[in-house]
Amino acid sequence: MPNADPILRVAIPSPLYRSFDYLPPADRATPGTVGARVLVPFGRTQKVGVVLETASSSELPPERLKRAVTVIDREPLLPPDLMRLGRWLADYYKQPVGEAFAALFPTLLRQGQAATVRGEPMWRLTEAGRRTRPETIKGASRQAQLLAVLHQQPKGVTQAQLGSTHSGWRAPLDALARKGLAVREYKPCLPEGPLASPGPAPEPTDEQARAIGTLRERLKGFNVTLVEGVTGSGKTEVYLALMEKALGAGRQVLMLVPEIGLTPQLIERVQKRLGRPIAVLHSALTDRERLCAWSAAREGQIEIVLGTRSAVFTPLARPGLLLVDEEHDGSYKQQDGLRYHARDVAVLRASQLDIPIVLGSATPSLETLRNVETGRYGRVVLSERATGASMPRLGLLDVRHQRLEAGLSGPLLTHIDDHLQRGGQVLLFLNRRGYSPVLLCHDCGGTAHCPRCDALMTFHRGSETLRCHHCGGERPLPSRCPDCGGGELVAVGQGTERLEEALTERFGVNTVVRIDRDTTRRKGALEQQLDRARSGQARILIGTQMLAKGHDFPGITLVGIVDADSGLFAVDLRATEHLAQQIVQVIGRAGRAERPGEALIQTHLPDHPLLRTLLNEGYDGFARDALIERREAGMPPFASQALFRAEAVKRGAPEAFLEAARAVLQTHAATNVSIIGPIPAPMERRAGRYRHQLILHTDSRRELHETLTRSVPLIAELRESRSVRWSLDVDPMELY
DNA sequence: AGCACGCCGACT
DNA sequence: GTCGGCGTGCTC
Repeated sequence: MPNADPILRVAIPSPLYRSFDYLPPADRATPGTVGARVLVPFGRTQKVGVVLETASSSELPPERLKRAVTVIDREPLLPPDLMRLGRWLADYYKQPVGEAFAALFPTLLRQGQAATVRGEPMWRLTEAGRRTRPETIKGASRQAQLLAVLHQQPKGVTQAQLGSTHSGWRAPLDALARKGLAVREYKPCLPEGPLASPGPAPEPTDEQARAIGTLRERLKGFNVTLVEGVTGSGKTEVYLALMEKALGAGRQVLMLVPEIGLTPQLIERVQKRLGRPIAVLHSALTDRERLCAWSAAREGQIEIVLGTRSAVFTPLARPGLLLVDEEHDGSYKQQDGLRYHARDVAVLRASQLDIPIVLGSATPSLETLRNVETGRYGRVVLSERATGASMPRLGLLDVRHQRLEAGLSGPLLTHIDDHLQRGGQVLLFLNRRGYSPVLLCHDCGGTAHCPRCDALMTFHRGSETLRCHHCGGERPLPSRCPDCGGGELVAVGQGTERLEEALTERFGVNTVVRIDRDTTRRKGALEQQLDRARSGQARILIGTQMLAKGHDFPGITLVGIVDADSGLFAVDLRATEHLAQQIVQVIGRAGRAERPGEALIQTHLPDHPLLRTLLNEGYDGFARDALIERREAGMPPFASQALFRAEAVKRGAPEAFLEAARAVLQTHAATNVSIIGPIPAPMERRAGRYRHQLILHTDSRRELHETLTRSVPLIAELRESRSVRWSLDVDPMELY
C-alpha cells in the first residue's frame, strides 16, 4: 500500500545547490501545496522554505525524512509565474534554488510572517478619548499614563513603539478600549483609495503621437520595444499613455526606474496623470510597507507598481504591461548575492507572462541595441524635444598646451563668462569628488596610500582629511610628509571641491553650488542644493554623476565636461560605453528651455574616435561603431561571459581557490568555452582583502550554461572555498 | 550560511 | 585549571 503522505520538495535558503524533501506536517488540515511557504527543521535550526513540488517518493530513505513544522500559507503564495521565475533565476544565475526563491520575497515573508495587506497594529484615541483628560481617570494610573501618551500622538502609536517604551501596555489599553476611549486599528500602509479623476494629458507632439500609436498596437502578447528618446523628448508621456491604455483594460502595470530616477516629481506625475493610487517600492520603505505593497499587488488591490531593481519580483494578479525606464542604467544590476539584472529579468518575466514590455533610454545599452538589430526587439524613436527646444550644440575643447586653472581651460572660462552674462546657468561635470585625487610630497615624491587598498587616498580639503574612495577609510590630513618630514604637500589633480574653490574665487560665493556625495550626505541636503540650483540663486553647478541624470535644470545653457580623458584610458570593456552615455546624459541637461544650449568637452585627445563620432553622429553613431568593434573583438553582446570572483584576507587564498575551480571547470567545460585566469583583480587589494578572478568566455551561451551547471555545485564544495569569499557573476557588467 | 563539535593558547 | 580561537562536518 503506497504511503498516503505526499512528499514536499522544498527550496530552503542556504548555499546548498539542491532542494530538500519533507513529510507534510502532523496537522493534516494543512498538507502544503506548491508555492506555499513551510516552516521546516533544518539542521539544528528552523527555516522558511517554499514548496517547489509535491512528489510521491523521495530519493532519501523514509526514516531520514523529517516532518515540516507548519505550512505557513494555506494557498500558494507565489503564483505559477513567479514559481517559474524562481527556477529560472536559480538556473540562469547558477545560484542555489533556495537563495533564488528567497530573493522573490520581501523580508517579512522571508521570515515567515503572514502575507497581509494590513499595516502595523496601532492604537489611537477615539473622539471620546480626545475629550477625556488623563487626570480624570482615577485608580488606574497605567490607563491614565497611556491615555496621556496617546494624547501626545494624535495620529496614533504603533504597538512596536509602545512595546519599546511602555512594557505591559496591553491590559490598560484594552481597558481604555472597553471604555470607548481608545481604539486599535491598522496603520494604513497603502496609498489612499481612488484619487481625483485622472489629470489631463498634454497634447502630444506628432512624434509622440506616432510612438504612442505604434506602441498601443503592440499592447497584446509578449513583445519587447525599445523607446529611444533624446533627453526631453517626453518618454514619460509615452509611458503614461501606454499605462493608461493597459489600466483601461483592467490590467496592472509594473514600472522599473533606476535608483536615482525614483523622484517625488515622477511619483506625483504618474499619480496625477493616471488618477489612481500607486505602490512605490524604494529603499526607504519599512519592511512592513514593502510587505503591504507586495501583497496588495498580488491580490490585485493596487494597479500600478513603481519601483527600483527588486520591484521586478512583485507578483501581479492581472499583469498587463512592464516598463523599464533608463534601461541602460547600471543600478539595475544587483552586485551581490543573486547577481541578477532587473532589465533582463523583466524581459524574461514579460515573456513568461505573455505581456508586452517597453524599455526606454536616451542612451540604450549595446545589448539592447543588438537585440533591436537582430529584430528580437522593436524600436520607436523620439528624436525631437517635446518642448521644441533644440539639442545643445556640442563642441570639443582641445586643452593641449593650454594653461589650466583648477582643470579649467581659458576658453571654457570665457564661455562660462559669456553664458553667465547672458543670464544662463552653467553645469560643470567632473566625476571625481574631493579636492585632489593625489597628495604628493614635494621633497620625496611620496604619496598617501590607503593601508587597506591598492589605491591612493583622495585629499578632502573641507574636512582636512585623506579618504579612500574604495573602502571608505579616512585619516586626518598630515601637516608634514610621514616619510621624510617634508613640509610641502602638493595637491595634484582636480576634484569637485577644488573646482568649487576656483570658481567661487572667480565668480563669488553664492554663485556656485556643488552637488556630490559629500555635499548631499545630510538628510534633505540634496533637495536644498537642488533648490539653490533650480531657483537660479546659484548660477554655476558643479557635480559628479549624481547630477548627470534625473534632475531637471531648465536654466542651464552651458554644460562643460571638465575631463573626458580619464574615461578614455580605462581598461574596462564597458568604460567607453559608460563614458559616452554619461556625456550624452549630462549634455541633455542643457537647453531644455527655449534658450539654445551649448556643451563643451575638454580633452587632450580631440582626435579620439569615440569623441569624434559622438560629436558628429551622436550616441547612435557611437553605438553603431562600438557594436562593430565588439563584434570584431568577439566581446559581449556577441559573446557570453561569466566571472568568478574570490577574495580573502590571506594572500594567495583567492588564487588557490580559483585554480581549483579552474581544474573543475576544465574537466567539465564544453568545447567552445575558454577559461581565462585566475588573474588578480584590477585593484588586487581592497578593504584589506586580496582579490582574484576567473573569466569564462564563449560564443555559445548554451555551452557556457552547460559548463556552469555541471561545475558550480562541485566548485561550491571545494575545500579551498572555505578560506575565501567567492561569487559567480553571469553576464558581469564590470571586471573589478 | 548557520551551528556544533573538537582540539590547542593566554587568562580569571 | 577554564574561556575561546577557527578547522571541518552537516543540513531532507
